Amino acid sequence: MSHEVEFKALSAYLEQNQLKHTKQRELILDVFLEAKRHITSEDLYQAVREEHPNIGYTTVYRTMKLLVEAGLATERHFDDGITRYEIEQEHHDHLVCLKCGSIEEFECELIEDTQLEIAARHDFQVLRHRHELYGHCRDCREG
Amino acid sequence: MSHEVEFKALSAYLEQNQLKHTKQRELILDVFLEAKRHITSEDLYQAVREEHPNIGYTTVYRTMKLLVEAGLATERHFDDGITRYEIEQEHHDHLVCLKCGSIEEFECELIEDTQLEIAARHDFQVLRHRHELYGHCRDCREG
DNA sequence: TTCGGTGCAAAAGATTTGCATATGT
DNA sequence: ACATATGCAAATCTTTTGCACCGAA
Repeated sequence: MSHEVEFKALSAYLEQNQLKHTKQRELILDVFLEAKRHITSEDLYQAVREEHPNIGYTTVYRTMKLLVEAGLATERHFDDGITRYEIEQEHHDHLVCLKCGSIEEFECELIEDTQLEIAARHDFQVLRHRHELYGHCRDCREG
Repeated sequence: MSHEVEFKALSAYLEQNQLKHTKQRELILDVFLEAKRHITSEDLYQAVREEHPNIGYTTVYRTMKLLVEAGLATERHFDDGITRYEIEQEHHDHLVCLKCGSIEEFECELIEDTQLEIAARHDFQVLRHRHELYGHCRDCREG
């Protein structure tokens, strides 16, 4: 299994909080980790049901909330207003295509440094950030 | 009236699209412009009803959509998932306090330039962006 | 007079909650 | 056994839509 670290993190979180191991939680974590980035609740639910057809929407929502609390996932709201979940990891920023909806990632140290400088100037302690550029990707401009 | 420019822009948009002038539209634009930044639909609705108690939620939503199309307002989705409207203007970015919810703005040309450079590198045409730093503001750290 | 606009109530979509039952510890 | 988790259905919340009536052009 390729996500040992995450499964251990889940176990640790469950034990620390007197919560229980269940197949649903493991399955949802697995599907979430295998999924491509920025998965919506809907897509996650569909994918989960392929392996466990009688799982409820409720369980998916509750488990994702748990994964967020356990620090394994992050909830994101892009400007289309649809909630997506993403694997919690190093900051990275997004290029979101307004035509095809594709999402690319980028990282930029210069911007990160500048952010901290600006925050310092406002006497603000940064815990996380989001940075998204919206526009048209190459394919959509060519097509 | 202190928002002549915006009212003229609304009129122009209405005329160009064979739409009608109504008191509701004028009132909603007025309340929106007077409101502090980043107003939610709910707050806007409440504020509007103070002056015109029998206006419908529907009209508020429809009018805000119209203002967005007319280029007078922008819809924003911060990470709490609640839709807020903001006056359309020069780009600026946000410092969002996770404790008290206050939202400060900042601008940074260096970051803007860097964004364009990154986009060029990805062959991506930027139309707009969002950039938010989440954390704790001075007051919340002191308190 | 003619369309578009409004307000209500109902619908729709996303997420949450109550509750009886099932399951992990 | 006991406490928590699950799955369903119903409840919420936010936003949209259908429709009869109203009002601007």
